[in-house]
Amino acid sequence: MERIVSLCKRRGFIFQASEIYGGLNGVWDYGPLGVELKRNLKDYWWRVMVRERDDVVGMDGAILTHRAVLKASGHEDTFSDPMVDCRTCNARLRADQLPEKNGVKQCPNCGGKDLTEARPFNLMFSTQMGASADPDAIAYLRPETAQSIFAQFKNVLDTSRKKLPFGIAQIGKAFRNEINPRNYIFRSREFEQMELEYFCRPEQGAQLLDYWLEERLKFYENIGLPRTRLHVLTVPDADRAFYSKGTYDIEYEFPFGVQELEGVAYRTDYDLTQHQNASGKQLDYFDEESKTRFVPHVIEPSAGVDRTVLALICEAYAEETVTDEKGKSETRIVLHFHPRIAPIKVGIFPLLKNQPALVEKAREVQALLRPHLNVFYDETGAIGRRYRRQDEAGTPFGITIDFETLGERDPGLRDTVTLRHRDSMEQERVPISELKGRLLESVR
RNA sequence: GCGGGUGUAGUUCAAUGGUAGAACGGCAGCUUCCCAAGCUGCAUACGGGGGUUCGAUUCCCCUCACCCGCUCCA
Repeated sequence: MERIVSLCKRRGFIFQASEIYGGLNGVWDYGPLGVELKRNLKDYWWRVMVRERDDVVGMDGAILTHRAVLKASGHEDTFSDPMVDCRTCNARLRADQLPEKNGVKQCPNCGGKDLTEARPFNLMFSTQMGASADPDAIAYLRPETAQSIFAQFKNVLDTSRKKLPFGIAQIGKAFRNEINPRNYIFRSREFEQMELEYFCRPEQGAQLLDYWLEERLKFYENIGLPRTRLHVLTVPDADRAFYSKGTYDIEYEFPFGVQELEGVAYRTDYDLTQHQNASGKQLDYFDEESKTRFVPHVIEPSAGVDRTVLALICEAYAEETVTDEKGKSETRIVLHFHPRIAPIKVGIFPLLKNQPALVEKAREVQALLRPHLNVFYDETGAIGRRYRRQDEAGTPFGITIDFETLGERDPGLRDTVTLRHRDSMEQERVPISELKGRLLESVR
């Protein structure tokens, strides 16, 4: 894991937030390669979950959230219990339920009196709206993206003209004041979610829960996480949220353990009912066929963007021993990203930078491909070094413009280039005219 | 939050109560250069604050961050 963290820093995937001031606990920034990787992941999710489906529409809700929304959803109450720890037996206890003896609070487990200060547990981030410090002016940073979907359910239903079953998808930031951020970017205080709320008739819920589980597993396979490293956990009744009628966790084998990437939860009609009751607005659905009204049930596949990025990096990371013609062995560090999510799709290299004809031709190839793919031009250092740099960036293809390209040696090879494949390190001769088509096909 | 550990170039590591070194990486240059080759040159670090001391990267305290275990993850 340390080597992965080191690579991410070295190559510009992930940095500690506010690093020059000592860092900010549990907060991370994405660098030039990291942001491309993350964006490719989100774009692919949006493509398969929204654009390629007739039954899903998107939205983008505000991060600042009306207090009443999170009161109705239950977050304000369940996120604010003050807790203390017992230093003697390490138990975590609710501060308002501690037994007292002679006015001294003590641990109900071991009787210890050495307790930490009471502090709020898993608090939502709150802020003040406007100039006054009025308690009524509190707004929260949303602790999940889901609630803005439920709060806008009626508007989206009315404007999109969708019929059940249909979904509303959203990608966006959420914030939780985690007591204990851990495992690099796996659990952080500011994070991004990709969530679908899929509304349906009550009788469809159980079947659609299984449907979405399978869809989501396919998604992970399509971005390069093999099924063998994914685990489906059927969350036991005791561990499920009280409103859930069934939850699957999709987990991945991280270096630090098997951990959740996504929860697929059957949330019933809990959220819409809560908001309907709290707001006084009707959030039900009128079914034309049966002429009945009901509050839709909802299936929620809710994925963590940042932890999926981490899984992609962990899965892609490899240290390989390569031996050159002279028999010298060395370690090659390579990220075997699926071309679909690789930050850079292709590196473009003139064999020598002091030959103007090579540089000019390489720039032409760059201009040809740049409108369609994220390309990276590099002319510095030996060609082997440039290949290895791109291996560490996870770039699946390399194109080298050499003297054959100029037609100097064999006129039959004019306007062909070397196409180098990252994983096999094999090279093939390809006409420039075929590059765009071949590359686009493999990165789609 | 509790307990333990660690903070020195971009990375991985050294050394030292008195001018902080290396390797790799980076940058510039040379080389008809296809898998981190070679040669030349250059730049870059003691997490932050306070204390002890003539002098602190080194010793002490606080703090911040990261790692491990526990806890937590509505």
